[in-house]
Amino acid sequence: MKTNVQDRRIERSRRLLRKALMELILEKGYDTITVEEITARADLGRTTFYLHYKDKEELLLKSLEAVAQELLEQIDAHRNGADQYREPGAAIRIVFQHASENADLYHIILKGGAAVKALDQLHAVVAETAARFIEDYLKMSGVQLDVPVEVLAAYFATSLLGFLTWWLRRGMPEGLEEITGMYVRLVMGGMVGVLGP
Amino acid sequence: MKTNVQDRRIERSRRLLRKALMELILEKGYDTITVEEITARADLGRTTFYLHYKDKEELLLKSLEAVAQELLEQIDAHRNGADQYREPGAAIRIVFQHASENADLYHIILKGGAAVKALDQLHAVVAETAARFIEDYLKMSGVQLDVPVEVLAAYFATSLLGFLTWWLRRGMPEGLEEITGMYVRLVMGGMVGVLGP
DNA sequence: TTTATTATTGAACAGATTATTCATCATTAT
DNA sequence: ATAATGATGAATAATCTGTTCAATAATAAA
Repeated sequence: MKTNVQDRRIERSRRLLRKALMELILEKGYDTITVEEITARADLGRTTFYLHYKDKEELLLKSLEAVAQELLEQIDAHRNGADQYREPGAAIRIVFQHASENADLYHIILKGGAAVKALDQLHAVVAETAARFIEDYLKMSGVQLDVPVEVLAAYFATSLLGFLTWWLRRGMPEGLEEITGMYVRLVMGGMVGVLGP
Repeated sequence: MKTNVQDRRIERSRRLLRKALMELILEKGYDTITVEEITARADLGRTTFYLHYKDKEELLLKSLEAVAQELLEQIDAHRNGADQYREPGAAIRIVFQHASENADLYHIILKGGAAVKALDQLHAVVAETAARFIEDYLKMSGVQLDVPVEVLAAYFATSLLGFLTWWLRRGMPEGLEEITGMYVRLVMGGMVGVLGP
């Protein structure tokens, strides 16, 4: 049985539904959207919706999985690159860049109403990736940590996503390089590290 | 006109509604709760709900305002105390302590479904308070910052709330002093600051 | 205590939305 | 070509919201 080969109509319907949902979220926010609005926008029958998704939330989560996957792949690509430890801000810049290029989507995830579960997904991805980076670094350098890796990764993930949210909400006035630089300084050196002379 | 003297029935109804909402959120989450369920739990007529609140969200936000206010007052009390700069972790410990003592409520706010606006409220309070602390410190010490105070305060607020959320969700296994200590090290000295020998 | 005021209540209501069934039509894969 | 599968519209029951209204109960003030 070739379950990986899908009926073209299935993919078409799902694509239209996801597109319609994204459009509507950006126009009027997630909460007040109805299934009827989604199918009307997608030009599909309302019955078709329930043929593919249990409810609005399932559609949202499935739609956002692809985004998280894309970000992860970009980071992994960089990770396998040459000088990953030369520039500690490079991976972080990928995140900020991905966010700025998909600002609309990130608004849905981060600013969004009921997108809490989506944010959890993203947090898990970031924390896992951070943990792998940290463990690699420790193995390579031989240094020890005063806190568990788990705690460090969680701190990194929460501060990154929080800071990212804050930056996006204000309309990204700081510019990519500038905000990346400030965040890297803060997360690496802490609040003491930004004290001048 | 004495608008501060309320009819006893008003306060009673609102108290019952808030209590019912909190109970239901902890039992089954915010999203699927109906007004009927709230009033049934509160043993009040459904009409009474709309007499006091526009909808479910208004009830939630009003209910949580008091919590944020309480936290703010505790921090302000400490702020006016003697040696506020001796121990940089003291104010932070107040936050973690307040969270652990009101873990149920914080779960509603931080873990919660549609409580995004509530979290915004909390974030604003924390960032404002942090900014006041930082500005006082700068004025006193004469040092300069390499990043805007606004950015620093935002970084602090987001990382604190994110880290706090992470700690709460795992059931606070680390203990108050331990988690406060680790967070202070991280937020003050950054990831470099936790590197051992 | 009496009285005027105000809160509560249940019933009833229209409107929106959800989630499902089913027969029919359209498209697809082989 | 044709069997299988997806899409569709209509119909339906059920739930929830938000509002009105008249009757009732509790309260504050005299």
